[in-house]
Amino acid sequence: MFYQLVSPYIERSSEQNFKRNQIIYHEGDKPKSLYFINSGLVGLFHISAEGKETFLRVFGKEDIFGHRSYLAEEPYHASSVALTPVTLTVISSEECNRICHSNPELLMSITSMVARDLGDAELRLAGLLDKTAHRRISESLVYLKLKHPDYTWTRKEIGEYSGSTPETVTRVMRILERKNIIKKHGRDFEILNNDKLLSLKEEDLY
Amino acid sequence: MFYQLVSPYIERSSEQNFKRNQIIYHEGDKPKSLYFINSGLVGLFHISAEGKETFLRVFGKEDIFGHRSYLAEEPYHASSVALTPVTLTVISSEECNRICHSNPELLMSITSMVARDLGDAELRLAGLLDKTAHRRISESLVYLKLKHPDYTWTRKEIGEYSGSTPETVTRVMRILERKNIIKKHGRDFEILNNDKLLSLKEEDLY
DNA sequence: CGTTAGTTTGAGGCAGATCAACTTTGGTGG
DNA sequence: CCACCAAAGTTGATCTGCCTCAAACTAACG
Repeated sequence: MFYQLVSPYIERSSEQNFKRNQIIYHEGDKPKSLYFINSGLVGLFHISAEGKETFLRVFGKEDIFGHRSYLAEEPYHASSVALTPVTLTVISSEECNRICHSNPELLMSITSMVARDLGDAELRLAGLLDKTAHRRISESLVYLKLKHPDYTWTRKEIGEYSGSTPETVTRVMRILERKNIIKKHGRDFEILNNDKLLSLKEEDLY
Repeated sequence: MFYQLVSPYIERSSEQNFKRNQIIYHEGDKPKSLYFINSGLVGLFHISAEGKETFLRVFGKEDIFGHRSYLAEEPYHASSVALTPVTLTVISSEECNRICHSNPELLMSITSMVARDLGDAELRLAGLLDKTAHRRISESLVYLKLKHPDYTWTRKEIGEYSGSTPETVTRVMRILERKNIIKKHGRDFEILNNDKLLSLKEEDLY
């Protein structure tokens, strides 16, 4: 959703392609570029020392990513991975500096986005402590599927996004299907009753 | 750490005082002001529907707070509470708009801080999933105590910061004291061995 | 000192992770 | 177009870290 705002000001950029599962940048690397998605889906993942993955953010068409580390002037705190074949427009940090300097209102809207993401992250953090895995999974199904209806999310991805496991995702989805709240199509699924998915009572979970 | 940067530009501001446990603003309120701490300690808490509290951020002398919602143009996603008696300098959003407009480099440094906070929040989120409560509590002891050595953190606060409970905090602290890693002084505690606290092996936890 | 908020300790329970075996899906190439 | 197979999903059994609850204890402050 940002590319349209920025693109008029870009003087130099390059295009890059990635295949599914290719890593675009690694946690710990120093940021040298900013990325815009022309097509495809990108996931931001943190991987712990013991190998446990957490799915932090999804980026889709016209989204920007890599900006957090650039703005914070820190190494990447997580790795970005192509979830589908991806085409990116890449611009250098220098180019971005130039653009931001000459367009304060653009910087302001990026700031605003980062501030919203911070709120989202903190609410998710709180949700891990005060919501059941069932509820988090239900909410993740809505979030992921509404945001990217055409992508077939794996149980592993849903698990890592919701702070759970593929097995628990399967179990919750089976219950939801039995209640006619979702419907499976092979590995994919469809949401039949959005509202019910977001307002589950305890008794709906069995 | 921000007040010094901003203060030369402030034309209108007011001072406000709060007692311990007073709420400065409520989750859901519309932000109308920005706050700078002259003295005292402020905590940002999220409270779930069922009453579970999560301790999101701490603010101390010369810190700014309330800026996230202002920048995101959203209602507050959490409540701020005075942890000690607090004196604040309060400026209106309009005043802040004026200052940010005429000082792009100031806006840039606030953006940078929010971007760092987003990284921190996401790493904490990942930590809830891949670290044991023991390790999170140990890390929280270091973070909270080093940041504000003179404040006596309650077990409840440490629990809510680390994503745990007062009981578990007590149990972990007892083990750490037995290992001469911390030392209790009444309800307060002192860190004797910082490095050991951050590099605990599994066998150190019993 | 008396009171209250905060802390400690123990016992018990459970949500959800883990492990393992089996089934299904959907892409691939013969 | 079908047969194959690796990857993904399902299912059941088991296990456990930490929460919850409850009761006794103690620090700190007026």
